[in-house]
Amino acid sequence: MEGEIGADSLPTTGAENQYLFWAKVALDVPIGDLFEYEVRVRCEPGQRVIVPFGQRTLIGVVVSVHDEPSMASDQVRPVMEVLDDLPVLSTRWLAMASFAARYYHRTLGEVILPAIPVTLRKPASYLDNPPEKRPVARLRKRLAKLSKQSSVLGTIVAESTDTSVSNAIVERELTHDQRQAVEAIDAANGFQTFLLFGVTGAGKTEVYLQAAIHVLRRGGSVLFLVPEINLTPQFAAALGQRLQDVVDAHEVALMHSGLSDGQRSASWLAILEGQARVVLGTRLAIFAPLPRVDLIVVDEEHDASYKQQEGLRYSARDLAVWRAHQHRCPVILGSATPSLESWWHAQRGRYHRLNLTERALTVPLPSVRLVDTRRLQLEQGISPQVSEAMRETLEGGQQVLVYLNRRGYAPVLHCQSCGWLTQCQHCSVFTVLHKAAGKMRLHCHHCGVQRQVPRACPECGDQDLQPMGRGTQRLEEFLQTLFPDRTILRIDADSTRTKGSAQKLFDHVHSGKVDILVGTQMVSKGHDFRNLGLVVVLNSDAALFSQDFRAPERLFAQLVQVSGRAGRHTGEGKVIVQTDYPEQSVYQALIRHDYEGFARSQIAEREQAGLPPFSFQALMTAQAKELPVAVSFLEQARESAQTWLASSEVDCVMLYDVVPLRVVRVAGQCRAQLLIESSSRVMLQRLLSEWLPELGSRFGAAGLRWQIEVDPLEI
DNA sequence: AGCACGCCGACT
DNA sequence: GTCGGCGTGCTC
Repeated sequence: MEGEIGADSLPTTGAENQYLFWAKVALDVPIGDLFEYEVRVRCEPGQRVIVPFGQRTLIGVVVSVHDEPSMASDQVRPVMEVLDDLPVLSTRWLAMASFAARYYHRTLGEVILPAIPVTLRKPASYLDNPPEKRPVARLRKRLAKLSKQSSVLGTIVAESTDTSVSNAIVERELTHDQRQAVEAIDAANGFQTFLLFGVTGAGKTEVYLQAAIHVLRRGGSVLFLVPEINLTPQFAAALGQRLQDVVDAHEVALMHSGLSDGQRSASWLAILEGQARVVLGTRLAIFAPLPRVDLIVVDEEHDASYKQQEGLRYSARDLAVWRAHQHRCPVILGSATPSLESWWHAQRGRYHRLNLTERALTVPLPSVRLVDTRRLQLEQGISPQVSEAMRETLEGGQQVLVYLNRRGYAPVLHCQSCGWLTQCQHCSVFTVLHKAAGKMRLHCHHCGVQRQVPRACPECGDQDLQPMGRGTQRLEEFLQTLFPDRTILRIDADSTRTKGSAQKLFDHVHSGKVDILVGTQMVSKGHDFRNLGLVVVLNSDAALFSQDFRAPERLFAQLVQVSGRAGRHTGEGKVIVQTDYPEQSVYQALIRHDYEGFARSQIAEREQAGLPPFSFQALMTAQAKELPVAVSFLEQARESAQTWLASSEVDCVMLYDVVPLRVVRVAGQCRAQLLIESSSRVMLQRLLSEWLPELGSRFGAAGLRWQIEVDPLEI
């Protein structure tokens, strides 16, 4: 595919004054594909241009240049300005964008332009400024200043003085497994995908770093992807510390959505110009315009944050593999609980699995115990076993983490006499009771609307409204009555709303001033709590009965992750999971620390049911004010796909029934979906590329919006 | 997606 | 009388 871009291009002859060519330009619009413009100055693929488009002025990227127009000349308008203040985007980079556009069924411009920092794609920052005030001129000044001081790497290192991260940094002798892994990666000749499989504490980071150091010593470039940069301070710290000897500070660039536009542009420019050869970032960093790539690392490859859930719905992990192939270099996917897709590829030999079985830390894995809650008298959702274990741990001077993946005070408020439940007016969900500054309010977790708690039931007038179920706030409150002398801290999306507050709360935990930590998913990632002796998991059963076939996989990964927080340093970590279904394979595998067994049973189920990785899916969703509008659009779409399939004699594509989403209405919009599945990725893609383009115009009703997602994660 | 044009309702 | 609602049509 690489040859596709700029194919018939690169005009080199002709006197400047006679220069007249036609450029195909990618624009950030969801229609058409490329737009053709006349150019009278030298211009090549990968350059940005300012062009008129309808009534507006846009910045686009030239994809190819031709010496003949491909349409009537009265339809073609001239380019307003060719921007030559940046190195051109490479053919390789454009080819990756082109692949992503085709694979995820978006226009090329919708892939290319969002990958460019905003100031560099806003016409106003060029047209409204004199040359010396244009963005790139400013950025260069900024970069010059930055490389004199210590820049990104320095910042990472400075931030890592925190004792909590020191563990990850210390260089120690590699275990046998680690050495083998590093050697295998070093020996990779060109493209190869490695699945680095190892439990928490097995030292995956050390393997990444060693492999990276070898590449960097040879003058190469490395791209590191992590799920969420602010949740992995250890990783950034370890990287900063350990790479200090191999690269200069200005050779490291960060790329994530938390950066200000100025910072992001500076990183982007440093990468594009070849100055930065280490890029550390979140999923969007897969689009970093590196001139060369010699190693890609995807840490926690199973993590759902690698999948963008809006706009271009790409999987950074999958694109990482594609990009490594393109650059003929190795890619390391690391995880303690790999995605079943990756695991399956490794089983089949497409990926090369590297096992880290010994723990690099001399500490054993935590012991996991299931508490069967079916016949137990629970107090506020807590079993006697749990409160006893908590007491013991606290008396032993260690911290306890209580994990409850449900924020707020209670999931719903309910009328004792008629059974009425508080619902959101705009969404088909119950509103969650929240307590802030001692006052109760009802929040909708889907649309964000808040309202006051009614004094009485609007249905029957009864005043006896009671909270039902428990969220982190109520749990915190109850635990305080259970352990009145202990300090309890709650960490969830509500307690960390303001910027930087999460870090402050975590620091508080690390300092040892907190005895009991109550938290949601947020606490399960990355953080290395030095003195955590016990992890209690409450209320995780719901995921067992989810419609989504990936729910068990996600639950298992989540439980392994949160369990891994216990006893990382003391070596006597305990985990207790309260459940009504202790016999479920997810839990059974968890107590045996048996990912492989779990994966085997899941793979068998998937194969039986013909689900991914044994098939490929695309999910079409539609939304409208009225559910029937969305449903009937999808029905018609389904019908036309059926017709296409019949006429093309493709029989390996299956169209599921159109169904409303589990939460039908969000913010006043009703949603429905159509799932498409095929045993052949090629056939699925063929259907999509022939069927999608004609859809919008044919059945698009007013107020209806739809989108397609290839390889959806949540169904 | 934006942005303009166009044709019907409640306001200084 | 006009300001403004959003339907529909177009963008190389």
